[in-house]
Amino acid sequence: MTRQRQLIYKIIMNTEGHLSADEIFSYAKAEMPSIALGTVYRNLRLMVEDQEIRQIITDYGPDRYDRNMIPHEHLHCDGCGKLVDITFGGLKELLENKGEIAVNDYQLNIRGLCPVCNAKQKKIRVQ
Amino acid sequence: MTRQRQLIYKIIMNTEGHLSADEIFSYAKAEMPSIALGTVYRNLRLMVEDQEIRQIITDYGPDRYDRNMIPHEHLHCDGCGKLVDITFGGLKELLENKGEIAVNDYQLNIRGLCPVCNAKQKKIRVQ
DNA sequence: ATACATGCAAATAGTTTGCAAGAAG
DNA sequence: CTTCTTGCAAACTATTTGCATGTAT
Repeated sequence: MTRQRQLIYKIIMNTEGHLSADEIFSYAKAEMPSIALGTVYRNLRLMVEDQEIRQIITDYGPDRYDRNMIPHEHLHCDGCGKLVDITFGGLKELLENKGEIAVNDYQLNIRGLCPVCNAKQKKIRVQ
Repeated sequence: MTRQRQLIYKIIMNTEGHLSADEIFSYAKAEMPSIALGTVYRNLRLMVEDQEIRQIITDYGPDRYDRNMIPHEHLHCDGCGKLVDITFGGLKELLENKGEIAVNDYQLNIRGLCPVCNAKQKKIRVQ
């Protein structure tokens, strides 16, 4: 448990959104100018392996890191462009029952409209 | 519609599994030695945009390309190591109803045990 | 002719790694 | 002390891009 690792961990835990390695590096550098990008990557990898944080892969840019370890889904909204957390309960169990498989972990990335943009869209359609 | 693009398309359509750009390039090169890797990437990108094929992103290696456009899920099996197709019906509708969102597309990557390995595992547990 | 696609090589983005120096137990 | 981690830079993987040439309409 080095000062570097504590700092990286703190940054992720204090952030609601989903940070990239580079963003984490920037924030860390502000507090500890000597920190190296390689150190950030090394520690992120360790934290993911130790299941302290979650890694989110996307098809449009760098991986992002999420403090939220409760199984949940990610929605990339075509309306507002944000990467939003969505929580369906019991998706794991549903998948296991329907597919006759065992689910250790899953990552669901949705592209569509978030609840807010979707509600707006519906209103327009009704009018 | 160039000869190169036709060849790349043919290779994907004739393959059951999930090929990486590099694998597609190898197969293409066998039939057309002059073809360039850049051409493969360019055409794959176009085909994905035109929704002729599907791009599968993973956290452990290069992207893979799939001829199967019917919404389905991918399971990376911890037992046999394969990347397996799983088809749940109506997941899109379920997500839309439960989450009050609109789903244009989604990608679900599961890590766990495929039906075959899961059945084996269950037997062992029962014994 | 004119627009588009190719082959090639160089560039890029994101991430990993080897190593000497430094910190922690 | 000895082990682990760092900072730094170089290496690496996957992918994209600029450009001159070639191909199809």
